[in-house]
Amino acid sequence: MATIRDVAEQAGVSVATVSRVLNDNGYVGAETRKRVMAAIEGLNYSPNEVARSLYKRESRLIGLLLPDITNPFFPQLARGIEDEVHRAGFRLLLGNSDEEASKELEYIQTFLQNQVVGIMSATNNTDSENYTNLDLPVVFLDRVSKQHPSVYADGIEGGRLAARTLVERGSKRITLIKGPGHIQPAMDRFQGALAVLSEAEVDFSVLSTSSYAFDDARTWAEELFAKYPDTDGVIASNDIVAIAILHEALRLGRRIPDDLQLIGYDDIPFSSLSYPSLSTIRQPAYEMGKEAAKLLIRMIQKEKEVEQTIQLPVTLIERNTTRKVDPNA
Amino acid sequence: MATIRDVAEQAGVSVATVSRVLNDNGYVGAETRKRVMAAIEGLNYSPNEVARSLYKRESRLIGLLLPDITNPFFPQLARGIEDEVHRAGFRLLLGNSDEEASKELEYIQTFLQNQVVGIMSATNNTDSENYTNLDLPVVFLDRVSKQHPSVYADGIEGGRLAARTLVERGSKRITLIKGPGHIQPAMDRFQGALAVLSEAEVDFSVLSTSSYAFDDARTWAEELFAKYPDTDGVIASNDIVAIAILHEALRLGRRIPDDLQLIGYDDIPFSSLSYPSLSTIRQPAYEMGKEAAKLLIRMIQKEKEVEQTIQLPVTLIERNTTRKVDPNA
DNA sequence: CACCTTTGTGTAACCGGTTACAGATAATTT
DNA sequence: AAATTATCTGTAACCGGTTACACAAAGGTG
Repeated sequence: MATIRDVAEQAGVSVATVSRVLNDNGYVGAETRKRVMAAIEGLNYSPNEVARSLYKRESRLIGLLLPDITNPFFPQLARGIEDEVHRAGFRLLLGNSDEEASKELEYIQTFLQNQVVGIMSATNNTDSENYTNLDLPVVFLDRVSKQHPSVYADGIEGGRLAARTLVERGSKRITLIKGPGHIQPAMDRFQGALAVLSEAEVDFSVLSTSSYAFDDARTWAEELFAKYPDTDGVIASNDIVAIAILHEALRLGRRIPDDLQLIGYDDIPFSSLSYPSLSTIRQPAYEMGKEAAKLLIRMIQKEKEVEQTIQLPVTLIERNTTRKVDPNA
Repeated sequence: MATIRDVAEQAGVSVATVSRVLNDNGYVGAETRKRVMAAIEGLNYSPNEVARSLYKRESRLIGLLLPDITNPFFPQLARGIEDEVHRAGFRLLLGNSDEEASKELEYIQTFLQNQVVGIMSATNNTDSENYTNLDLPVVFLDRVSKQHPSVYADGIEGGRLAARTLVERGSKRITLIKGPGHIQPAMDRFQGALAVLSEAEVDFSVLSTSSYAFDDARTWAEELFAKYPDTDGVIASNDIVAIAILHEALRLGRRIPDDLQLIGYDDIPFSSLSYPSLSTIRQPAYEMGKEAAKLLIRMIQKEKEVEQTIQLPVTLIERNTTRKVDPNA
């Protein structure tokens, strides 16, 4: 690998001049610039980011911490982030926390050690000292916090919307699936739905689940029909669980949406491909990623007046696991 | 941020001694070590990776280049990689290439600029000079190459297996979906299936598709039934496409697997949750990631006798979009 | 006891960029 | 024409680690 000194020698100038050409700052004569360019070309030189980072005390890397890239909500989010961050010339350091505090800490540590310019994190401990003491830009994903800006979709409203949808469409014995208690957005949507159900004239039960994992989803589905065989409406904790329930319901011969209505949460790509296609509450994951990245980049560029939070809309995506509302009602 | 000099001063020793304590090499007196440890603790010191990388001429980062993290095959793969790489103390720099040569080059460039210790890539240009001229460990994912070690599952065999399965179970008018021509594994599985169908006593047609994207999958599905309405067996290019076809088939009232058999490819997590659950050819994505990471790490550690390729088995996962074989046959 | 080896520690060069500062020349202003 | 300002370039310090080398003291050997 050629270094800046090789280039300087080749072009017959000092390293400072090469650096000026590279960064396009300071004065450089037209003729000199040409010679330097030629030397760069000739040596196929490309500057060492590590050296630059050391002096600048910051790299062009951004740390991205997700619970688990294997959960289909996150690839969308990550992709939105990556597209935006890439455009701005940054690169991503990726970590999976598995919602474990130790892994989270470890990653934040290595992010710092690598002098990232900013951190994006979907964590449940937004107020942990892992983040409060950081003096670099942080954006929380899909979570809210007082400490740092956040990009999220309103889970409480989403939960309400899900519940209202089932109620309006006539489900009378609703089962509400409560997601993992330590995941903040899971609780939000649960609370939102719970509030609506409490005030509606319906019977309902709550089924408590402890994970979003694919392998467990089938278990929750079986448990659901074992415990509440006569339920006629299910508000799932997310689309994975919803689709597992849909699967189980069809296996048991339930007619959807006639016997049983079902609504998911997230609108992951697969939800439109299930059959019947899944009605769900959409969180715009890709856009959330994009917005979060844009926000972080603005912070990195030290712009004034950066929003503290960006709330994206949750929307009802009516597909075919819910009935159509009576247009005369 | 405290530096090694702060620690040295605090402990009343030289930076060399602190470095020796940190890296546990060279001689350090027991008493001195204790003082240094205390200073590290007291200052909450954590070494700057960037400075270390600069001197060592390599970081502890590994570059991972994937076509698109949004394709459900890759998160599994990425997770396998991440778990293994993390255990060994490395971190991941992630990039999406979108199968575009320019993005690919750009990422490889920045990987090098950041002095990664190794690169893992799922590319279609394994023999491009992007890779041939690299003098650092490279492992190809899901692809084969002469230049560098690869971890892959045998696509040709997988394609054969898929085709044999449909033929054996009695489909007579098979539609074979050909995936994007520029994606090597897509071609492999296509060729494998094609070979089997050519020799079998069945009619078959080929439907050519140009992407794996979710949004397009529905289009292929519609096209399929428009062009070949009387097909009774579909070999899909991957599970996304298979599930889209399943959706469309059910929408059109086809009985599965009685009227139409369907087999996918990959065994992504959702394939077991479709209804009927999808029969498919499994590629062990997570394990592939793990193996690839282990291989790369061995190369990084300059072990002798590192395998050049690791081939993982493709297996038939018989679920409910294919009929059971007649046990008397 | 002279000699060699092991142990313990510090000094300073080095990795490859960036930039403060200084000095020289050219262009502009008054 | 003198003073001022703009343009161009180089020297060397700096970022924060690692390590070659030097040196001193302690321990072991014949």
